Amino acid sequence: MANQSDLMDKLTSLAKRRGFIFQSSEIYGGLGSTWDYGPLGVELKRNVKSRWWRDVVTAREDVVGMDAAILMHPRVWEASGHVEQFHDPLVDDRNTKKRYRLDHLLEAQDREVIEHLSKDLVDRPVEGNVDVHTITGIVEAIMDQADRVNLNDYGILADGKEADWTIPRQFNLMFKTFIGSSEESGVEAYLRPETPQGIFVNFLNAQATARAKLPFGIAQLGKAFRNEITTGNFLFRTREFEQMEMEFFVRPAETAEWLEYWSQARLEWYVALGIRRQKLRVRPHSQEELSHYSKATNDVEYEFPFGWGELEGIADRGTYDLDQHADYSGKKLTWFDPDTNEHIVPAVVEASAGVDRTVLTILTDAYHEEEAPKAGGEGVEQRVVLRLSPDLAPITVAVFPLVNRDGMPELARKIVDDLRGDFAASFDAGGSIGRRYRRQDEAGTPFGITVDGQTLEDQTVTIRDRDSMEQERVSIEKVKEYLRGKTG
RNA sequence: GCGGGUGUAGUUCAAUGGUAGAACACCAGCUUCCCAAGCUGGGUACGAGGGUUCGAUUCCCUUCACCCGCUCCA
Repeated sequence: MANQSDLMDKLTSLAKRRGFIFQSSEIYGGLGSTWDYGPLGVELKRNVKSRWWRDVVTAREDVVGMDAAILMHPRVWEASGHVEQFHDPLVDDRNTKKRYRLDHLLEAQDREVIEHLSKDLVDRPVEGNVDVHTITGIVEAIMDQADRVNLNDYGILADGKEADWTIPRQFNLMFKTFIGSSEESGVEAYLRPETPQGIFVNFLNAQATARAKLPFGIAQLGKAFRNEITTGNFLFRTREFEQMEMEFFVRPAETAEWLEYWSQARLEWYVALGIRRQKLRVRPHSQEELSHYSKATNDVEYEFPFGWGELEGIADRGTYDLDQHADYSGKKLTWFDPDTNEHIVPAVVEASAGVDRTVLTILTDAYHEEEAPKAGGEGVEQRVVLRLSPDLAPITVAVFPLVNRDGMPELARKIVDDLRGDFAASFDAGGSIGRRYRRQDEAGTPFGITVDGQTLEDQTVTIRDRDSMEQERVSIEKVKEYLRGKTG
């Protein structure tokens, strides 16, 4: 097994070498924390997404899908709480390397400090007690002229100690953009920081047209954007990412049991993708961790080389979102319960997963280095193999002529052409047969079909299993049946 | 954004104030009846910009990217 500390490096290198993941805009020096999916990566990612869609939407009677635009009315993000929650003015203390929220920092200062700041920046004496408005006013004034205000002039202490402050920075987690071709006349808008709001604002549309009754879910899959303060760990935290989200609407009294149900169901989904169960866990959030919208949240986590990381959050959002949107839009967002003859605001249990994180998990979990026999059967050498589930692997089956003569390449091509359409099939005649097997091992291809001398006599081929490296002889006409039996 | 580290072929690494080399990978051909074999040939790099210098991949500055922390979340 690979050394844990450099596993991510090896994975990044393999991902590039084999065409899974490339750094974005690489020829221009790269763009921070953005990654592109290559020929193999896009197939893997597509397989993940369609598997999710099948398991969460198509295969279920109680979930429907939708696909909202990335751009939404700016008021959506006021209602959702993101405008309020996603703006933090932060400063760093160079002495201790610690970071503080400016408002929290000011609240902890002595009155003289606040008075000094208020006099200089707000041009107003502090009357009575120092309250939230005073603090907010000062924060705004500081941020308005952040380049000119030196916080070190005011004796602001960090946990009671003298500090060396950086220029305060506004950390705005939402991407701003303009709708309209000129910025002056354009309406300011945001790239969505999460996908569920598109579901909440369409609650009535989707519910009514699907004629859905509680409990039921609405799912969607799509990109979201956040100006993360700190990105990193390869695909794990990026500014542009893709989410698979399902909002399950239930009677408010039933949220606890549905939270439990979805937490288990979602954990099992990752196990079904072939991820080792012992590397997965469901972890409930502590009170302090809970988001502004959630009463209870469970995270499905995977143990990465860099520690446990969240793949999916299953959250009880209560009636927060529908209440907020009803409030801000002035529209009633209720459902009529025929059992009780009441209009109720449904509560929501959300299952929100990251596509890119799932891909990263699959690659991490599948990566293995092991001993393999050398040519001629003498000695061993290292091989790198991605043990991807046959349902997820970008290439399901590769077809090779054992040697490039006697009509073997032609027959192999005929076989691979016949397989295409039913399976992701690939042809390879380059180098020795051993090299081709290894190449496919690194790509995670579960099956290798080889046309050899015997094939020309009895129309059978060998099918090699990626993990055991053992071969079975199967007649050409039974190949599809064989592969179907091994894949979903 | 702050602190620390790193940046040379596709990958992993080397060397040098006088403009770069290896291994593996890759491509073409030959060979090869089963696990990165062999032979021949081939292409590909000093992250970007500026400065010092007769001359910079090498020294300096800036910037960009990646890794490790601080913080946040899918």
